[in-house]
Amino acid sequence: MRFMLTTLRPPMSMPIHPDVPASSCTGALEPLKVACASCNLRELCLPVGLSANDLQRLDGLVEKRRSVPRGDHLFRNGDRFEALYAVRTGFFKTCVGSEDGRDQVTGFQMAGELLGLDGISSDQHHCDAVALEDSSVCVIQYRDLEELSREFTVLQHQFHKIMSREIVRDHGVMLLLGNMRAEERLAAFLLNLTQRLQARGFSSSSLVLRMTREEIGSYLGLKLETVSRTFSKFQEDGVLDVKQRQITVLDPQALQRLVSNAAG
Amino acid sequence: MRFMLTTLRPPMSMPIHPDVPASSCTGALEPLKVACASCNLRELCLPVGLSANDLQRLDGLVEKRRSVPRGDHLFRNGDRFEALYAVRTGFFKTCVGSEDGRDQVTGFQMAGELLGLDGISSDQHHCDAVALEDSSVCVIQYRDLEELSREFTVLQHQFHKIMSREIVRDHGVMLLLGNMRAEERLAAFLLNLTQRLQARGFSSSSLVLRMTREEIGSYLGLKLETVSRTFSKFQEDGVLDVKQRQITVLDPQALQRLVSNAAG
DNA sequence: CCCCGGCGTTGATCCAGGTCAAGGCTGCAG
DNA sequence: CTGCAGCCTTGACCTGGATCAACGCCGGGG
Repeated sequence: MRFMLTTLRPPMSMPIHPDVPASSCTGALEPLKVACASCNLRELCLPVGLSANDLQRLDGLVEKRRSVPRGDHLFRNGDRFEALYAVRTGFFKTCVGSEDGRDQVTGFQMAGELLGLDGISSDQHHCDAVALEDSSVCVIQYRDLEELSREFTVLQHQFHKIMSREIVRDHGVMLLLGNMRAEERLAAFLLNLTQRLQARGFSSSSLVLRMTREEIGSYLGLKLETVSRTFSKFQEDGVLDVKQRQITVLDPQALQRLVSNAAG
Repeated sequence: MRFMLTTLRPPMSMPIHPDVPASSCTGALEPLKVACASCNLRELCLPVGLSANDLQRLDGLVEKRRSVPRGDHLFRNGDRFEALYAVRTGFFKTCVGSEDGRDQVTGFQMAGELLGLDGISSDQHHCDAVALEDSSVCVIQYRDLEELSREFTVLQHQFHKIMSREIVRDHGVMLLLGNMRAEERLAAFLLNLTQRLQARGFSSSSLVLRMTREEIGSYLGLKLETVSRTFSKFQEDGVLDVKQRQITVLDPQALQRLVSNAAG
């Protein structure tokens, strides 16, 4: 309900926004020291489930922030891995590429989500992370995280949960890519997006896509034309209202039926 | 070269086999206490890279073994999560299912590989793990692993690497499912299998598939008929020799070309 | 203001792989 | 041995989505 009047590209940080003045988003590297304890994303981010006391112990884990303008890389395939990144504001995609030119979008990350887990495996990143709008991230030195989680059981467990959740998510994407038809894929994608936005205090029925049709297609294993056609079909069927990247979900249950009823 | 005379279903534990007498594979639960330090899989399994001294400290982490007859579940979607499992001998598949009937094979696991990482995210498993042949696993209580890795940096790091590697692997599968054509998928699958077998001391050119065409198809996002036809085509082209599940790779470079040259 | 470039839509056509159907092979139970 | 069940192969046909192509929309720069 809250966002019925959103413009085409509203800033995404309205209902939940980190507690920093906008002015802090200018330099590329910011030595600001703001603990997770006072961040509005603490209920969604690494510190989920930590008590106020616990939160104090995270002090110093996030030593700096970094802002990433739209289109810039946060890291690239092959970069040396040193830190994880928690999205504070903005929106990212991650993609892997094969030896030949093709690449595959492996995920979209919004506020509170962690980037860079792929790098732990071999001390270098295995995908590109690109900002889809002007964004800022908290930089978490992996060394520090390992060290702190050694003496801080709750953090250790929370971190393991996050990695495990990423694995579960990936398996869900495999199911989507291996078994679903175009409409089912797009429906699943939209439901997932709206759920995550809702968890961040946004409307569950109105959203602005941060990515192009081509990026959606890459994520869903479809060509951009198919994505476009499927949006049009949903519009014809009265399931969605589509105006460029401004999407309104008119019949969420229809989307749900597509996903769960999806038997071939 | 070593396996030119293998029968249709040779036991898979020849070159590298754990150090236990065959007789220990009878009961479902075995209170045997054998440390990783003396296991032949230590170069492939959780303890990778640990020194002899380090290995001693793993003592007690693996408290028991469990054997899983062909066709049985090691765990099921929804089961309470308590332990990880390291494959000692045999072969597993993991699969996730959607609300409707369909399911998707998310991976195949062989000796030295870890099962159950999906369970950490919410204290219950999110997929089924099924033995594709009579198998045995080491049971690693997750609590114990967390505790030990708190005071044992190398283990902590190794465990994180394993989870991260799983994420990277999953992204590779997404690339495969999202971008590749049937021949490319099967080629990638075969190369991956032979590489993993080779790392375990098996021939890189001769292998016996543990799974049906349907299971391969589910993993690769193809129907079993397509898998079968693609095997036949590889045979016609002189790339493979296919006799049921006995596969001989005649031209590995052709497979490699398919995967890397795979531009649409 | 116009022009241009990136993104999105839509139509026409094509084809890789799905679907349906008919057998064949292999191993096991009786 | 025979019969059966599970798995695999192959053929004929169909279709969902890819591909190719044309055009529309919109925002930014001159």
